[in-house]
Amino acid sequence: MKVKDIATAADVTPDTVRFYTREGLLQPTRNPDNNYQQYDAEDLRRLRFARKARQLGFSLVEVRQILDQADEHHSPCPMVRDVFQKRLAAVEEEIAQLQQLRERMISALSAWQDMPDGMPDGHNICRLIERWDESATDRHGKELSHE
Amino acid sequence: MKVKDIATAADVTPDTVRFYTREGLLQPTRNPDNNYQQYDAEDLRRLRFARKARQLGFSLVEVRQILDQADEHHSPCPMVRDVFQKRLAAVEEEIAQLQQLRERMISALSAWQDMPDGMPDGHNICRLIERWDESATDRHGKELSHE
DNA sequence: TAGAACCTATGAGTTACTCATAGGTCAAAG
DNA sequence: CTTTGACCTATGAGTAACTCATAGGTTCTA
Repeated sequence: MKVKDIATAADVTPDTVRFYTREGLLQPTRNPDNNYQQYDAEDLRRLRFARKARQLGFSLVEVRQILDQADEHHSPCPMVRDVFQKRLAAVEEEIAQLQQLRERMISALSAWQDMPDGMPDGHNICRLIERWDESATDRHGKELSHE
Repeated sequence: MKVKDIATAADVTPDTVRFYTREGLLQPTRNPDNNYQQYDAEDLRRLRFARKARQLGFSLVEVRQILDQADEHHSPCPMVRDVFQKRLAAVEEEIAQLQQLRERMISALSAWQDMPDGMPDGHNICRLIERWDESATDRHGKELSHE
């Protein structure tokens, strides 16, 4: 399989395949005639695995760790389980934060709707945002985390 | 106010203040004696506004647009309202996606717990992830969006 | 007068790709 | 037989919003 083939089969762009190859997640052989990359079924399996793990929230580094473990015939299971559980907690935290954010946005919006349509200056509107209470929607930790 | 002062007052790092200054969001004057940046109350207001808007999910570009509008004595209101509403929709979409993700993670985890503790090879575990149905948790759009 | 704590500018690092550049290869159509 | 067009190569830059590191200059305090 050439780049386009494996990309199509895994529903990603050729650029992503090349990126993963550069990163060492995929290790295709070379066609000595034309120097093209040659991917096999195992590469496709790895690529599909990587994509699904990414959707689950694993980072590329974690994906690589899992695949490396498997390559060395170690079970990546305990590690995966651990990362997975942490990720679940993070997802739940994120949901809670977003729900809080949503509540606050909705009430801001309704305050907005009660105001006259064409506001004369930017101050009124800015005040709405300025009144936003920082402590209640603090997402500092989130800003720097995954994604 | 010097960098540290305004940073402390707005509860951000001096680096963030310098970054916003580089980006033109803040336009301090200079102390000709030592070339230090000098921030005033208006800068602090802008900085606080920027931080709160960021927490609401506005991008820095949007924050700049809003502040520029206000600087030109136009009401940024319609724009803000528009962006705000789009952002709310995005937040709700994100919540829905994350909730779906959470459900699926939980059921994967319980399938996991039913399995013997020390698994012999990586294949079992990988199979769990491999079975993950791509279509149901598709977050392609999310991966590249805000944050 | 020394050291701590601040200030300056600039460039690189982060994540996971995506896009652009400049060129080489190959199958089919004219 | 050559010319498209679609594919391939490698590399470097761009994205968002900072954060950190470097190498120096300044100011306050003991």
